[in-house]
Amino acid sequence: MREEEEPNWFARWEEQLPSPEELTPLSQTLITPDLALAFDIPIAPSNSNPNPSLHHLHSAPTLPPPPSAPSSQTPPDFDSPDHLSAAASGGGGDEPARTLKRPRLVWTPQLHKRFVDAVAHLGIKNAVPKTIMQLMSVDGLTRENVASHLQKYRLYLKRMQGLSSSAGGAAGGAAGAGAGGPISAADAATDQLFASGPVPHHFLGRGPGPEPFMPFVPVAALQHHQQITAAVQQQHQQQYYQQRHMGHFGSPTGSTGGYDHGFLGRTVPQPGMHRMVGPAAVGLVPPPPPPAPSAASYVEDLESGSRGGRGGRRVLTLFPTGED
DNA sequence: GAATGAATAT
DNA sequence: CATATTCATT
Repeated sequence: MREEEEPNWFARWEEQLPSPEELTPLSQTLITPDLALAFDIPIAPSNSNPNPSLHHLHSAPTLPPPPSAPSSQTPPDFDSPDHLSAAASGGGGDEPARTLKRPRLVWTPQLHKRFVDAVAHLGIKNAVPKTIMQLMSVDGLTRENVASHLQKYRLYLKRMQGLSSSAGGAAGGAAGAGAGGPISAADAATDQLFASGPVPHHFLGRGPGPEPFMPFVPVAALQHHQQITAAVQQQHQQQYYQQRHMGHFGSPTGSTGGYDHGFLGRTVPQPGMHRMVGPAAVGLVPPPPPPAPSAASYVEDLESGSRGGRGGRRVLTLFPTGED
């Protein structure tokens, strides 16, 4: 009964670590380790993040979601209202922890997969941000994060419901745009993420139906041992812009502009995205055992985050969750 | 008061 | 456009 993690992915993870020179050229490092530690767990008041899935601590890849602390100087960032001036005083060490804003969360296919899984097993009715968040067991994930994504996800479902009679799981064409509705590039783009995974159609048309009892099933927690951390922020900023422009669907289905990350395909020979260096990654405190019941039946294996097949290109597999 | 969902802001 | 943040209800 010891599900120790395999040194495999772990080793790889280390290997993939970027060289010091490759590291954070424009963010982070501006904050003193001392400060970083102090922030590392800016858990919101309403979000105690019970995090029912933290066991084996060690130097887990748990990326501490410490604010990049743009500090006095802010690079071409979109979110850096430099207002933390004070602090930075090595000694004072007050509690500026509050009012710190985290970087934008990047919903990677993997994360989204967990999201969908959780929703799928909770049932649309019970799928509320809080529950989803708990089920996902993603460290660093906040209820607000989930709520925001959930909102978008619902819109996606609704849209598909209305326009797609049987788009089938993949919504590859994403309803094209025949209804004369406001269907446009936007859909194509959003579809990328949502269509990435097999969307349980059951969500739609699910009216007031008495859903059978589906007790908490810490999906993620029961998964293998992957401890996903939402800390995948701190670096994405660059990618963010990269992804921004490529859009333009040329192919209806196949690529849909798909994930043509120029930077992945050619620009950068090596993954310039693993700079999740962990100066003090061990900031997380292993909370008590999760409410995990005994139902471990879930553990479904949808497609890998990167919508495989479909001539699809690989997408940014961020964290070393190995392979789901 | 906390949480959700929608609207709005960045 | 993707998230974050805010607002109105419950």
